[in-house]
Amino acid sequence: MSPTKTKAQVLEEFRIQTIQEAAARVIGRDGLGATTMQAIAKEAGIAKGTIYLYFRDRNDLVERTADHALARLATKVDEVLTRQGPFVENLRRLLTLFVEYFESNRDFFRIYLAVRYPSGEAEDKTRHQRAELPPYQVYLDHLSHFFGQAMDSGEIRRTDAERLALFISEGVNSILLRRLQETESPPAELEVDQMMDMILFGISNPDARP
Amino acid sequence: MSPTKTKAQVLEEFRIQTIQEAAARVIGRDGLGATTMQAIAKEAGIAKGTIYLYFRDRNDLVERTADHALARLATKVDEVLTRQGPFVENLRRLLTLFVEYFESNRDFFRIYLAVRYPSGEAEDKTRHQRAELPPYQVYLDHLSHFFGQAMDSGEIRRTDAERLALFISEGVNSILLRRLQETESPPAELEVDQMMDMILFGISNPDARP
DNA sequence: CAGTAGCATGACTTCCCGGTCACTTTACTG
DNA sequence: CAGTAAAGTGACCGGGAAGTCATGCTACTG
Repeated sequence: MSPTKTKAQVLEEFRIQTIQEAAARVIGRDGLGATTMQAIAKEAGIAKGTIYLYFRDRNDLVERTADHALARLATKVDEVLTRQGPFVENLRRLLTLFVEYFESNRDFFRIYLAVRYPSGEAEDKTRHQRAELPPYQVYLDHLSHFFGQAMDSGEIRRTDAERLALFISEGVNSILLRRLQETESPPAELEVDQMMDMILFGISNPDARP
Repeated sequence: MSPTKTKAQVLEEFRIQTIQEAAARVIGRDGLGATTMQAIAKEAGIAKGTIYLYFRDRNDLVERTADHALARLATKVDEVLTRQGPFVENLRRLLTLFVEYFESNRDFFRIYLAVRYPSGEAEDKTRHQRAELPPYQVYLDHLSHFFGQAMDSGEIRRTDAERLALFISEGVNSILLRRLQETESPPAELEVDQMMDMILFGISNPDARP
């Protein structure tokens, strides 16, 4: 009947989104390990059983919630990464995006941290069955590519792009996490400046440079 | 009777150590979240109840196991950090220590990762009751101090030592984790060289430097 | 507006785990 | 070597969470 989506489909998507948003809030508040289906249901204002009409099980819910959240961020990141212009400018834009995005999406950051590695938590193993790369790895690949391009164009020194992406990504993450824990942090711009300096020039004293 | 330790005390220490080593292996294999007391008991070849003769509860066991493991590493790290000599040499020693230590103590690395932040996992809250800093924070403080000294002596550029320690520590951790996941990694020395370059000089192209 | 399809519910079932404790085994002592 | 104190054991208990399903409810249909 309807051109693209039936009424039922729209309603279903709305339910799914509502539940995922509730899940994100609860995980953000209590941590992934301490999050129960009951708590998510209460947060969403529905009964526990209802969740199982839209998600196979807890793992399915967590996974799809995390993927969805990560995908939203990934879109914004890709916008920056594929942009034309000097590497340094794009790097600054990227760091600024991160600082600001996580500052105003604190819930999301907890999920991001909990999901980016299966370490610490119980092993997952059931990742979609299909040989699909975990979203964080996809993100790292994009980042590697970004650095690889800058190496090709001679804007940065040539080195292992994969390792570089890892090192910088996790270094940045740790500072973002610290910012969220602090009661008072330096302004975003200053933080970005410091990270830029660290990333671009390292810590050696310029006076002492050969 | 005995000069310093009674037979019973020695035996007790031996039991404690046996259990902690078993715990470390299981956590290293299954992850912290999926580790049960039963599994640890089986690994240690004892009954579950026996564990409770030496540890108050699960949290006590995990905490003391982690603290013990961390303390062993901390001793080695402090040796390096307090050493006289040029900053750059000590930094290299530190990185080498990390790469080699984790390479030959893979179990330990999982615990280290799981415990360094309470993030992802359910919140801890019961940290010793007393206002004791978590071991990882203590380690970060030492690292900050290490960088602070190098700033004072003019060996490295002055910046926020706390942030620096975080950034570098987590950057290094992420690469170490990746090494453990890979089937084949570059030799330790090459890895250290790359990290040194990254940390000391950043990624900007030296040809393009002002 | 009666009939019905399927959505929503939450009490219930099942499972698992941390922690306990009555009983067994070990090892020391006189 | 008998007696006993301490260490060790694992069946059991209580609690809590994931997942199910009989029942109630709602909203569409003819």
